[in-house]
Amino acid sequence: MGTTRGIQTASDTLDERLVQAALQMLTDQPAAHLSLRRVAEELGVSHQAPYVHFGNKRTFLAAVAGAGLQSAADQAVAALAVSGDDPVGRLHVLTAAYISFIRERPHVHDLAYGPLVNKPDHPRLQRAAIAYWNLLHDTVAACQPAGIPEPELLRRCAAAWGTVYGIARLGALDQIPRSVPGDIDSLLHEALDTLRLGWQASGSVGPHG
Amino acid sequence: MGTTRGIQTASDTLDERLVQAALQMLTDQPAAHLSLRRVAEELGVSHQAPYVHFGNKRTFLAAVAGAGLQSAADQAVAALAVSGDDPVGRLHVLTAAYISFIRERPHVHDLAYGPLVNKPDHPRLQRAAIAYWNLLHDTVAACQPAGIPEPELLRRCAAAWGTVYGIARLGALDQIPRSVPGDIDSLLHEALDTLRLGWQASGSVGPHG
DNA sequence: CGGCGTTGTTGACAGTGTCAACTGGTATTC
DNA sequence: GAATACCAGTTGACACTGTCAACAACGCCG
Repeated sequence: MGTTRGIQTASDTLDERLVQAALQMLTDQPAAHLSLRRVAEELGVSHQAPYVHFGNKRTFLAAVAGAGLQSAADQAVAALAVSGDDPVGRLHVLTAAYISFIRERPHVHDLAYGPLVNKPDHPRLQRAAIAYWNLLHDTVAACQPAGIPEPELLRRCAAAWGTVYGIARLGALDQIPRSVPGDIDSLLHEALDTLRLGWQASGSVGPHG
Repeated sequence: MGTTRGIQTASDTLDERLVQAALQMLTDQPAAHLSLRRVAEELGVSHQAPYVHFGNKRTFLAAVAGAGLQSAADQAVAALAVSGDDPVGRLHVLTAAYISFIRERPHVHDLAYGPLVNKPDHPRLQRAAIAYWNLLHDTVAACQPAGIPEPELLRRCAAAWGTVYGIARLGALDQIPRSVPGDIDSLLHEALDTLRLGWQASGSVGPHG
């Protein structure tokens, strides 16, 4: 022990290292099985060290969720950046990014949007969630007819999110019966297309726009 | 103790009473906060009593989930029984029943369809899940054009479930931004209608009945 | 009667989140 | 320059958890 180490960068502070270590552990195990003491042990600090920075477990988990969700949002932004101009294509790119978030980091996703954590507990999580929502909002908006009123647009965003979230999560939890043919991805994109089709149809018939 | 008491009904056995007590506690708190010891204490038995019947916590939770989901399925059947003949109306009735399941017993729902429990662990849970799925299957089927192939029907069932599940759960978790107008119920029924409209539209492109 | 499985008990163990008290260093202030 | 306050981290304890092992009452069957 006792190695001399170099200058500490900002991401080398203990609180950030604790969050990163927890994020690492969340690739294997759900948040419920994560113990503050094991995270501390992983970094070679005392079992009380996380407590100094975060006060309690919920707040720590909120910080972890914030970091994880922010990283997922960054990845979505990156995916959108290299996608074309076609609005529908971009919606599918965002959907794909969201799906791979759920599939590759299910425990982080569950933590960020689940009941274990209170968003107001940690502004970083709050901000990341808003960032992701705005991404969804803008991408969905680009697929809608020009004059669509904002309230209706918001409702369509929520519906689209719920649809993708629901199918992807049920799939990740392996709850969709095996009798249903095809993979989750195709099911999901199909459902989204059906939703768009329905909006189109309702727009051309409904309360005249 | 060992007092001689009258003939025990099936629901008077200790294992069933443990399950019912847990189900009761799940109205207030999530499954993660439920402790075997507290359930035992509630019934005035030793902390090891649940262990005798269920072996470990996961299996116990699976039994609880099975009982809870079965009860929810029964309620859905009852609601359908007093609903009319209109297929679309029946679909909305089933949806409403599912929503109130999620809303009134969110922790039971999370337990039944969540990661804490392995369905094959307990046949009762497996059976209840299949029962609910069959309900969905038949109700969705009645809304589809006559000649729809079974694989496509199954995919539509999964999509409908995912949509309802996703929106309802996000709503129950209070994740849908406040800026979205209207309540979750209307959002949900609207999304379901949009989905049906989309199916109709996609169907009418092909052989339209 | 004697063995035996079922149902339940008591006692222990390691692991958990959390509280309280302490220590060492660093910056501020007189 | 010394005293002070504060920040980051430690040690030790507590109650609570799931689980294991050993034991006790009981009905049943030979």
